[in-house]
Amino acid sequence: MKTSQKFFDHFIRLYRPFEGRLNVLLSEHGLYRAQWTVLYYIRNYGSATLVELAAYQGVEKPTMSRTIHRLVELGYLETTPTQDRREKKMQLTALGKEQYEKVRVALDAFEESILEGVSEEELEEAIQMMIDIRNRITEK
Amino acid sequence: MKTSQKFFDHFIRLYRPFEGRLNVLLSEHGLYRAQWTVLYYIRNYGSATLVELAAYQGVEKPTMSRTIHRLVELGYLETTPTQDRREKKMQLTALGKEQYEKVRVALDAFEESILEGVSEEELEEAIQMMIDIRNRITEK
DNA sequence: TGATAATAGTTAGCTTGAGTAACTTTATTA
DNA sequence: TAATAAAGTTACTCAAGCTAACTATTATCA
Repeated sequence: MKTSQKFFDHFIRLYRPFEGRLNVLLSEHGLYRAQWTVLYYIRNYGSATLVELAAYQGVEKPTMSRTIHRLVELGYLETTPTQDRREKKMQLTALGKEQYEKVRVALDAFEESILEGVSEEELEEAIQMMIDIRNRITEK
Repeated sequence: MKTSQKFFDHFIRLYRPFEGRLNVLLSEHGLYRAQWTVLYYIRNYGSATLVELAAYQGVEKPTMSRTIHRLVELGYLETTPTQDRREKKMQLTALGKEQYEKVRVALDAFEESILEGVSEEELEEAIQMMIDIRNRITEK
C-alpha cells in the first residue's frame, strides 16, 4: 500500500478523536471548537475582520458570520468600526480574554499530555510539513 | 507561544481544507468521506462488522449504522451472516470493488500531488507520531 | 440450568458546523 | 459617474456526529 494512503488514513483517524476530546474539554467552558479557534486567532493576532477569520480557517463567510455572532452574544467579542464602513474589526472583550486564559490552561495540559515523548524538534518538523501540505492544497 | 499550541492549530487548519478537497473529489463519484473510509477499511482488511468499523474510525454505532446502510443501498456492500447471529460481516460487492479502484486512482493522484517533496522517511515518521498521539488520546 | 449481564445492531431525534444562493451596503475602478 | 467588487448577512440545505432507548442474541455465573 502506498505510504501516502497510510499517511492520510492516520491523519483522519487522529483528527476525529482529537476533535472529540477537544469538544468535551471546551464544552466544560461553554464553547465549541469553531468558536474557540476564533478566540485563538484574535488572541494571537490582536484583531480581525470576518473575511480574515474565514480565510484563516478555510471556511465560507456565512459559517464565520454565525460563529462570530455567537461569540458576541456570549460577551467574548466586540466590534469596532473602521474607515471602511463595510468592515467590522473584532476584538476580545475583557470577559473574552479572561475566558481564553481559563480555557488555555486546561487545553495546554491536555495537549501537552498527549504529546508526551514527542521532541520539540519533531513537532517543529511536523508543523512545517503541515504548512507545506496545506499550501499545496490551497494553491491548486 | 507553546509549540504544542502551534502543532494543534496547524493540525486543525490542515484537516479542514483537506477534508473539503477530499469531499469534492469523492462527490464526483457519488461518495462522502464517511462512506469512503468504510470502503477503504474493508478493502484493506477483507471484511468487518459494524462494531469493528465504528471502533476503527472512532465513531458511535448509530453513526456507522447509517453509513453502512447507505453503502448497502448503493450496492457497494453486502452482508453475510456468521455463527454469532447478532453479527453481520460486511464485504465489498463486485460493484463496490470496481468503485473503490476507480476512486483510488483519482485519490492517489491527489494525495501524492499534495505530498510532493515530502520524503518517504518523513512520512513514516509522521505516521508513527500520529499513531502515538492517537494512542495517548484513546487510552485516557 | 436458569436468571442476569453483556454485546451487535437499529431507530428516533438532536446538534454542530459546513455549504450555496441571493441579498444590502459601502468602496473601488474604468 | 456608472459598473464592478468586496464585506457582511439571511435563509436554507446537508453530512455526520451524538445520546437514549430499544430488540435480539450470546455469555456468564450463582
